[in-house]
Amino acid sequence: MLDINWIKANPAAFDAALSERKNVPFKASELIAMDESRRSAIAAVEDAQAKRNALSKLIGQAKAQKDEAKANELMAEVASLKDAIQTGEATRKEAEDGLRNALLVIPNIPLDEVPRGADEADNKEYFGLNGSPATAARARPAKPSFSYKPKEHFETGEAMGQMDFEVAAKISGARFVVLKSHLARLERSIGQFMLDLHVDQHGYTEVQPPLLVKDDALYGTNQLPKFADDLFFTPHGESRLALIPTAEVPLTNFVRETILAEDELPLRLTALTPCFRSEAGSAGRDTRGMLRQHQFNKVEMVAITTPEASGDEHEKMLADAEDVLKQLGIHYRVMMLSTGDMGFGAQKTYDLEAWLPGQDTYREISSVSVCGDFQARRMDARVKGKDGKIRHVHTLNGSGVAVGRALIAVMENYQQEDGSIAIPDVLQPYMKGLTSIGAKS
RNA sequence: GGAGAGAUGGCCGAGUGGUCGAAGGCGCACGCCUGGAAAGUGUGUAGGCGGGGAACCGUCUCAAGGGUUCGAAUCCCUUUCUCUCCGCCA
Repeated sequence: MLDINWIKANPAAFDAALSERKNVPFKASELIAMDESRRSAIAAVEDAQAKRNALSKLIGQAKAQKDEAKANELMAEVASLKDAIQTGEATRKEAEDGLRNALLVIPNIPLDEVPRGADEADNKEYFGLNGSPATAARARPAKPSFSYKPKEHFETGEAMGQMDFEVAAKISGARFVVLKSHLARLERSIGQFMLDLHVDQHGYTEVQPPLLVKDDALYGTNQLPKFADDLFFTPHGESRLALIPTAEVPLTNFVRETILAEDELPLRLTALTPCFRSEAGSAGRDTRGMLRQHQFNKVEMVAITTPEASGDEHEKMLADAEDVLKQLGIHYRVMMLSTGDMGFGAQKTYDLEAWLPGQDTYREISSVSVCGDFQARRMDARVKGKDGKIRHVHTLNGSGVAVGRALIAVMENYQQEDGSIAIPDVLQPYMKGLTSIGAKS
């Protein structure tokens, strides 16, 4: 949620910045007009309340002095204010809700360095701060080469008899998968490895969060009100709960409605959780294989920082996600998303795209975003500085990384001509020392 | 799911219709005291919103929402959460 006072002070910048983004339903001038009526409504109510309070005080004094006549006189006077207060409060609530509801559907303002553009075609490859393409590329694993046409993950997986879409469809329908045997273990190993890496080496605290969340939490991390169609809901009493589409929701909402001390920051949390997405609107996209599922596991990283620290934290979180792919030995590239391709709440987003030789292309495996105070305003998450000043925190989130997609990347990059899959060194301890799976014996 | 008890400031805790954003204590901050510290002592110590350059003023907030009343932390209703007992369960 953007700050109406900022919009008031920078209407041109607001309109210009959001012209780069899709579906922005309001102009600055409309929001400012809404704010005007909100504030005049507040002034009207408070004026009436002040008069009522003053008179009530006098009534108390009159009664204390047993002056019933005066008390009655004052009571008659204050009665006339009642209507004004009541209708004023209704007007005020309407105006406040109107402005808030408008602000809730306005996306975040991209940072200056974000490439302007309409869609992913305008994304720019990112080589690190002050980093040249050459040096950044040297630190990354190389593309593997094959003496045959590399297979896609579902070909190998089905041939192994350890990846089964038909059984999954019988149980749950389309966009589900069943993994079995060594492949199931490999999936688990990848998740464990990544979680351990972030906890042991990158300074995150491991969390087991709830997987069902309230609407309030979803408003905080901007799934609501605009993206309800992407979620699975389950009835709960008179209300409902949503299955988390990402652990970003519970982890970021850790700090909702709190004022943190500055020395508690940065707060770095990570969790390995299932994620549930209805994928409404994705009909026909990525229907083969397990690239796009209703349910998948993901390691998520979340950081809560001061406004000053969020930029550096974003680079750190990107490096933390990159480290996963470096250690797994998977070639990848980093893209800075353009204004047209960024998520609703992001100020700036880096996508990690893993090389998938079977598909002969790069595919998104992680997305690392800095949201500024956008989510903090929605959640009312603040930090009290050493000087006593209270400001909204900054929030960041990134996948570190999606487990299902990492499994795909391992399967395609480590495939062998005989249909087996070599196990990356860092995963072997998790695989009880297995160096290869799926080989014909 | 049933029965009961509760929810007050960073924490503990007083407050059953009037000047209560709220006693007292703890904690914290700053000062005094001290060679330094402890003890002692003094002062200060919530947030939102509106107005204002600021000092400051107004308003709202005692779990949340609604109601009664001239006036609600205090009375009534609904909801949420916590605790105890029973049932059930991993």
